[in-house]
Amino acid sequence: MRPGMPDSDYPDVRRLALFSDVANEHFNALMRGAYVQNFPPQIELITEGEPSNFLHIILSGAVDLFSAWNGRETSMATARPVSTFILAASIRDAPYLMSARTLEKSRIALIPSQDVRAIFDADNAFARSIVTELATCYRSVVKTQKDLKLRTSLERLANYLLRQQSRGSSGSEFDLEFEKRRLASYLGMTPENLSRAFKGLQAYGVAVQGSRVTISNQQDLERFAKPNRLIDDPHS
Amino acid sequence: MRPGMPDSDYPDVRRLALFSDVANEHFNALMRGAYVQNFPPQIELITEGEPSNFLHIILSGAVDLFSAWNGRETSMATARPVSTFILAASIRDAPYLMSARTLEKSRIALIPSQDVRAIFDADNAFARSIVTELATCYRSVVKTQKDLKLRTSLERLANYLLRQQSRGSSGSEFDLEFEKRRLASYLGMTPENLSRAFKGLQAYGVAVQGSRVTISNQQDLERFAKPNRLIDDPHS
DNA sequence: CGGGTCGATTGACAAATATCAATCAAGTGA
DNA sequence: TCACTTGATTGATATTTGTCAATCGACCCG
Repeated sequence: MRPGMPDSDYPDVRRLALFSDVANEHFNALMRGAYVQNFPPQIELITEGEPSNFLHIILSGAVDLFSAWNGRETSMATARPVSTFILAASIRDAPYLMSARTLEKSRIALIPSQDVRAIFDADNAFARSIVTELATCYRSVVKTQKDLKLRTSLERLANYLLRQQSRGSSGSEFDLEFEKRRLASYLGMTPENLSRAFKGLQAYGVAVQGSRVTISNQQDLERFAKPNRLIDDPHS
Repeated sequence: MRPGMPDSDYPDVRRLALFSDVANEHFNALMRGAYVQNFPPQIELITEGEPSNFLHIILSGAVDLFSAWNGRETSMATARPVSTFILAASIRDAPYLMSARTLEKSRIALIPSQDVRAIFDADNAFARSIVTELATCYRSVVKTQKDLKLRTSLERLANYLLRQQSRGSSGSEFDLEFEKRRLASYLGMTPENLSRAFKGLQAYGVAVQGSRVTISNQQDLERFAKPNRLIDDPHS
């Protein structure tokens, strides 16, 4: 495969906070050195422990970041367009801590990590954007850790549903963005437990039909879930 | 209190990876604007949710970073000399996600966040050091999250003990670095459960007397704990 | 020396969560 | 259309973890 990102993909990538301030010349250099590929679902893009040769940018589709130990596996996060993933490993030139696999047919750009580090050294605006991005990622993981340590699985699910709802256009209905088994893993529980947790939330006005979730009484659910901006607000 | 760090503290701070590359002039400016204070034990230095006015550097003592929600509280990490904490909040100018309290009598330097951001803008070497530091912090939290999601409490304790041992000078004995109740909270369990977990590890050659831990059969313990560099190695 | 305090430990019990097996239900492809 | 596959759900049960209450033990201070 020859490097070089199609010009049509430039604007989407350029819009990312990470790249919005980088000099044109440097941005173009990064894009010219990038590889863009289309992957079918369920392809393992990255295996944890391997050296981080590329910064990945997901242009379309969805990617699951997961990790395994001793025969167990857990979903750590989901990457959706348009965003980057495994920036920290690229910058540090350290092994990946998570594996990544496509959930759907996905279009992914791969920027050689050494290019990223080179432009990082040459372009101060880019370096600053990286700082902001990393700080945001860091805070996001801290929030997830608080969610895991301070809440029961029922509370995690309730707050997750409220977060999803507020992301959407408003209405009281929305679709789960991925399979329940993956949601269960992301929330740190078994699929069986997730089923029961949904039932447990019926008492607070939550109904599920397949992937369709209806929250009939938001206030009631919030009284139970007690959402907190220091855990649930992605921007704070 | 008047700003200005005593010259005698400069070398310790200068040695931090975060400050080792910053220009002399900028480093001195940061130090001149810093406040250094001695705090007694159990003082709350930071409350989560508040704006991040200072980057903190612990010069001596120990600081617990913890978080609370809905009447529950959990220990997230312990800061030990010489290191910084809550860098991400300072850089992003965002509210603290964690609270901090002294565990012992501690000497803390406070650098106004706006000074940090100013030097960050002016000094590219400093900006790069910040990137490395944040990437390291990020990876550290990811490892903790894997530990929490992939392991039982018994396994977490076993691996924690092995990590502590490898930090020490080698021998098969060492002291726990803080109270067991805090260790329990850090590991995501109750104090009662920690007691039972220690008993459970007796079968693998672990003995505890007060804060003194003896590992009589390291191989046996490792066979049970299955330490993994992508979770347990702080440098990888 | 003798309360008194605080953290650690223990036992009994309860709650949360996982596991296992079976069934159900939706989607797929021959 | 009909097997077939795969994920979701359910029930029964086991394991893990938390809660509550009591006790223990070290340390401090008068």
